[in-house]
Amino acid sequence: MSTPRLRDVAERAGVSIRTVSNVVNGYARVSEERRARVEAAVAELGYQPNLMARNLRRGRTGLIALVVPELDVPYFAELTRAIITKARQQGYTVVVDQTDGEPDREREIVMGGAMAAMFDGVILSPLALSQTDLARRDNSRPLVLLGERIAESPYDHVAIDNVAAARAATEHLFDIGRSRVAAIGDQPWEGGETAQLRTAGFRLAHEARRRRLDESLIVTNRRFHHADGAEAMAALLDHPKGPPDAVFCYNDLLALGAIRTLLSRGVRVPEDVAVVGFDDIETGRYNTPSLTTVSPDKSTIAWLAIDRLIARLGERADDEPTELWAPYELAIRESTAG
Amino acid sequence: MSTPRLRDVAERAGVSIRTVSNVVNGYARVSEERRARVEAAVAELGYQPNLMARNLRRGRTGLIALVVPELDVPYFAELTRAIITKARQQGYTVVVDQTDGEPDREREIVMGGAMAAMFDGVILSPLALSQTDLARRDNSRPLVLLGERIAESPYDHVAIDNVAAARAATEHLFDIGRSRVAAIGDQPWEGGETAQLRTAGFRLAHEARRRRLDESLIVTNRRFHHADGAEAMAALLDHPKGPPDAVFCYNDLLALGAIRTLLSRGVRVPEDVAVVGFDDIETGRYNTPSLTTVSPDKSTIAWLAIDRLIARLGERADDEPTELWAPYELAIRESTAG
DNA sequence: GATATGCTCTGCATCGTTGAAATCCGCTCG
DNA sequence: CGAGCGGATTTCAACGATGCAGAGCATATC
Repeated sequence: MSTPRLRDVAERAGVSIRTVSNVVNGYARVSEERRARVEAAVAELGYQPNLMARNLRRGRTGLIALVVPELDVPYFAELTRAIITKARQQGYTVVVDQTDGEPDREREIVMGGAMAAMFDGVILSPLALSQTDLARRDNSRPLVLLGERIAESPYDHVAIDNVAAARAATEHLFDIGRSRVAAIGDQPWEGGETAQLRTAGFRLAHEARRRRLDESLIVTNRRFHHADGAEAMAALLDHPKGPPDAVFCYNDLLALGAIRTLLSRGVRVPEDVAVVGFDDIETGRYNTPSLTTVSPDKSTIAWLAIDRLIARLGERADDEPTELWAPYELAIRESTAG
Repeated sequence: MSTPRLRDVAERAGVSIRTVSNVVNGYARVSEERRARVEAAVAELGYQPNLMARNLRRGRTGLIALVVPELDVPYFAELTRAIITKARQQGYTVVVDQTDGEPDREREIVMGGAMAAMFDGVILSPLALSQTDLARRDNSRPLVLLGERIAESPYDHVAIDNVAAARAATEHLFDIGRSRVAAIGDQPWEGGETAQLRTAGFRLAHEARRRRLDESLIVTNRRFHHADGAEAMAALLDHPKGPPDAVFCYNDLLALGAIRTLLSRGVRVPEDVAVVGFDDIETGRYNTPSLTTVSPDKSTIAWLAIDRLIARLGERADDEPTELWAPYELAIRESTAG
C-alpha cells in the first residue's frame, strides 16, 4: 500500500480533508471527539504529511542553505556543526553546500540559480563572490554573510572584530618579549578582505607598541592550508635578514604547517620561534606544542547568523541590514609559552 | 514583479504551457522556430522552474541525505566533501545531517520521519541505529550504509576491509621491531562493530606472527576524539607491566591524542613508542611526528556509495544488496620510522 | 484523392496540501 | 421566537509543474 494521504485519513475518520489538516497542524479548534478520531486514523495508517506538497502550497521549505568554501577545513566543519545544531533548534534543516571556491557554484545557490528556490534563506561564507556580484543579487530571499562585510552590501553579516583580534594576537607576541614578528596569510586582492583586516591589526599592534615593521615579513598566501603555511615558513627561515622570532598565522592550518616546518628543521617552538594561529580548531589544542590562537566564539556566530536569518524570514523582514559582532578571545597555549 | 511561471513564459511566447515545459526539459521534439521563441521568452523573463512544484509532480527531489555522526571529525568532513562532489557530478544535491550520535535524530531521517520524504535516498554512517532498527525500516527509498555491514541487513554497504587493514597496521609495528603492541579504541558492545573488526585484525596479526597478546593492552573507548586517545595513552603509560613500545589507534584523532600524551610526558615517538592511526586525515600528515596511518580511499568510498544509490533510484532498484569494498593502503610516516 | 503516417503541439487532470470563504449548528438575547 | 453570534467544519480553488491522450497538420502512400 502506498503512502497514505490526507484524503485517506479523512475517509477513515469520517471527516473532511480539511479537518484532518487542521488536526495535523494544530491550526483551528477541533472538537475532542473528532480530534481523537482523526488522531486514531493518523496512527493506524501511519500518515506522514507530504512535504513536497506542503512546500509547494506554503511557498517555504524549512531548508536553509549554508554555503562554505571547504568542509574539510576544520574551522568550517566546526562552524557548520554549530549552525546545524542551532538551526535544528529553530525547526530548520540546513543544507550544506561546499563551493570549492568555484565562483559558479557559489553563484548557483546565492544569486538565484535553479536550486536557490529550494531554500528559504542562505548563510554564505563568501570566497569568490565579489561585491559587484552581490549588489546584483535578486533579494527575494534573505542572505546572511559570515565574515567581513563586503563594503556597502545591503546584507546582514556576522563576524568577529578581526582588526582587534589580530592586534591582540600580535601584541601578545610582543608581550612575551619577541621583537621580529612575521605574518603569514595576507591577501592583498579582491576577496581577501578578511586577511587584509588581520594585516591591519598586525600593523596597528606595531604602531601601538612603537615597533618598526619589516614589510618583508608579511607573507601572502592564496590558500590557507597546512602546505601553504609550511612553505611560507620555509621561506621565512631563509630570510636574508635572518628568521623572525615569532609568527602570526591567519589561521590554524597555516600555523600547524609552519610549526611542522620549524620542528623538522630543528627550530624550537616556542623557544626560537613563537607561533600564534587563528580559529581555535580542535587539533591545535592537541598539537605538540599546543597552539596559541585567536578563538572566535563559533557558537555565538552560529546563533547570531541563524537568529538573524529567521528574523528576516518572519516579520522583521525589513529591518536595516545589521553588523553583528561575535566575541573572541586569545587562547594562550604552549606555542607562545614564555 | 514576482517569479515568472511557465504560464507567463507561455503567454509571452504565444505557445502553450506544455510546450514551454517541453522546451525547458528537452522532452519532446519542438520546431526550431517555436523553440527559439520560447527560449527568448525564458531569457527575457528570467524564468526558473519552481522546484517545489516539480518535486511534487515528479515525486522526486534530487536530494540525497548524508547522515553522519559528527561533521567536525575530520574523517567525516573529508568523506562528506568527497560525497558532495560525486553527487553533484550526477546531478544530485546532498543534505548533510549530523546526528551527534542521537538515536532519535538518526531515526528521523533514516527510518522515515517526516523529513525523510524530502530525500530520494539516504547514505548513512550508522552509529546508534541497531540492526533491529534497520530491519524494521520502511524500505520505500534506498539506503546505502557506510562502514560495516550490519549482519543480515538487506542494504548495500560500502566499506574497506577493516580486519585486513588493522592486521596490516599491526604487522607493520612488528616489522619495525616492536613486540609489546597496544590497541586503543575497542568497542565490545552493540554499535561498535567496526571497532570489533579492527580488534579482530589486531588479534589476527598476533596469531600470524606467533606473538603472545596481552589482553590488558587492548583499551576500550566510548568516543574517538583527541581527549579519549590522550587518556587511554596515559593509562597505558602507567601499565603495571610497563608501557607498550607501540600503539595501534583505531582512528587518527585517538592517535594524535595519544602522541600528545607521550610527548608531554617526555616519551619519544617513535623511538620509545611507535604510533599508528586510522583514517589518514589531513592533519596527521602535518603533525610532528607525522602519523603513520591506514588510509582508506575516501574518494572511492564516495564514488561507490553514490553510484550504488543512484543505481537503486533507477532501473537497478531490485538488484541484490551488495557489499562493496574500497581499497586502502598503509601510509607509513614518521610515527613509526625505524 | 482518400487514407495512413508521423510529428508538433495543446488541454485536461493531477500530484497532496493549505488559504479563504462559505456553511452549519447550537445558543444567547431582545 | 427569530435574529444574531461564534465556533466547528466543510467546500472550493489554488500552488506550479508534468503525464497522458488526443487534436491538428503536413507529408507519404497507394
